[in-house]
This record gives sequence, C-alpha cells and structure tokens, in this order.
Amino acid sequence: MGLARPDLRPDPSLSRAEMEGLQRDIAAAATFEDDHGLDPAAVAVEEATSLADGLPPARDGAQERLGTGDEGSADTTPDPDGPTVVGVDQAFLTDRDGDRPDAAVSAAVAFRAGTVVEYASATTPLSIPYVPGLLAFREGEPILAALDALDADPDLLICDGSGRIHFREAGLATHVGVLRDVPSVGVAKSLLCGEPDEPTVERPEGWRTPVRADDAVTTAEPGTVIGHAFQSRQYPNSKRVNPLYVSPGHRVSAATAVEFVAALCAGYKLPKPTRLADAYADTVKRDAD
DNA sequence: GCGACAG
DNA sequence: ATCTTGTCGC
Repeated sequence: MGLARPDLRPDPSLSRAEMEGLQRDIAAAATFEDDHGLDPAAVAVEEATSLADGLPPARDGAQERLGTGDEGSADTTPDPDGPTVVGVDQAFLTDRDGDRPDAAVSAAVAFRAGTVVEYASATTPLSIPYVPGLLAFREGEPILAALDALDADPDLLICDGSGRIHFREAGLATHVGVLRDVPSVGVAKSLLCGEPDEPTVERPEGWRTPVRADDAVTTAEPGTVIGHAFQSRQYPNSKRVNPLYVSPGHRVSAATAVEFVAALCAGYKLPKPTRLADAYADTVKRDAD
C-alpha cells in the first residue's frame, strides 16, 4: 500500500515555516468524523487475566507472521476476518561519540480479534531533531517504513502521540493517517495544548472529559472539542496514574477515538497495541547492540 | 523578552 | 525519547 497523498509527504529540507504550512494542509485534508465502519467492541482486546503478557522472540528478520495467536486465548468472538488494528511505537539509538548514527527503531504490531497476528519493524536514520509541534517530521517517515514492512492491511492505527490535539490540528497520528488515508487515533501521555473541561487529577478508571481548543490551537475555533483526557487505569490505593490524552488522527471522531482506546486498554494504562509495539521496538533495539 | 510545548 | 536498580503495592 503506497501513500494516499504523496503530495503531502514532507521534503526533508523544508523550513520550519514550510513544515507548519504543510501541517495546515494536512489538517485540511484530515477528517475528524467517523469514516471507518468499525465497532469499538469489535476491536477490543481481552482483559488482563494473569501474567501472560509476553513478547515473541525477536528474530533477525524485519518482520514475522504468526499463524496462531500466541498470547491469551481468543475465547470470545474469534472473528478471523475482523478488523486489523495496528499499534506503532519507536525506540531510539542515540549517537554516543559517533559510534553509530542516530536512528529510530519503529515497530508495528497488528491485532485481529484481540490477538497479535504480526510484528514488523524498521530502523531508519534520523536527521530532524525533536521540536514540539513538529514531531511528525521526525517520526513520520520511520513509522511509514515500519508500516511498509507489515503485510497486514491496517483498518485502524494507534499512534503514540497526539492527533488533533495539536497547534495546527496535525499531530503525528493525523500526519500518518492522512498520508496513508487510514483511520487513526493519537494517544499521548501528556497534553500538548488545549484545555480539559474538568481537572484531571485523581480520577477513577474509565473517567473522561473533553479537551477543547484554546488559543494555542491556531486552526480551530476556541472551545472546539479536539480530544479527551481519559483515565485508562487507576489504582484503588497508593500511587496515582496520570490520564491519557486521546485525539482523532484521521477518519475518527473524538468520541469514538476514546471508545477505541477504552476497548484496547484492557486494564492497563496504555492500549495493548501500543504496549506491544513499544516492547517490540525495545527488543529490536537491544538486538542491534 | 518570557512562557509552553507530544516523543 | 534516553541514561538506570531496586522496590513498593496490587
């Protein structure tokens, strides 16, 4: 599957102003409404049962297909032809004294009927530094490379970062979703911009509140709902867990984006596709040492 | 000029 | 994001 919008693909030599202009074009091409035909219940993963949450062995190849689910058991509604949800995340190799070039290890983990069906990864040299608001220019290409290494065709992408919760409504999830024209959702662990309707501290599991555009969001009317703060996990006692900030990437509404994430967290803070992609990227990274 | 800012 | 061991709690 190639790019749906090659005209919106960033050139590595863009100036900052040009990157921001491209983000406005990407936001204009994005759809923040439901256009996927997916039912959150159909993408749900099994609730955490025991300690059976392992990873497969990281092999030399860039990808690996699994014939049968190797984690958990698809006892409820084992629909082999159900929608494919893909989680993407990255690990980084930093340049300690010129030993090796800076690089990103991107991992994509595909789920169907609540279980893993494929792992893929790609290692990409990094040139652009991290700049708040321009994350997609650093991580977008590496993520697309990992998706290229995946045989599965994603029906929904779960990205680690913001989507519509962004200065120009074009965060990482929106960037990747629009370029591939795949429904996508952004899941961030901290808030880039916007204002939650209510304070988010010490909320019970399952709690959520809208995040509205504030003055920092230059492309939306102030007050527009651009995402949600969502308490995916909380402990009865002791330490408190921070909420997630969920926002539409492309072809998903703010309300449905939270429903997808709620169906994918299964008792953990992060969606399972994200957790496994994170762990797989780390595994591949370690093997590179 | 300062603040504030996903990963 | 990354540099890093143990440790407290469910």
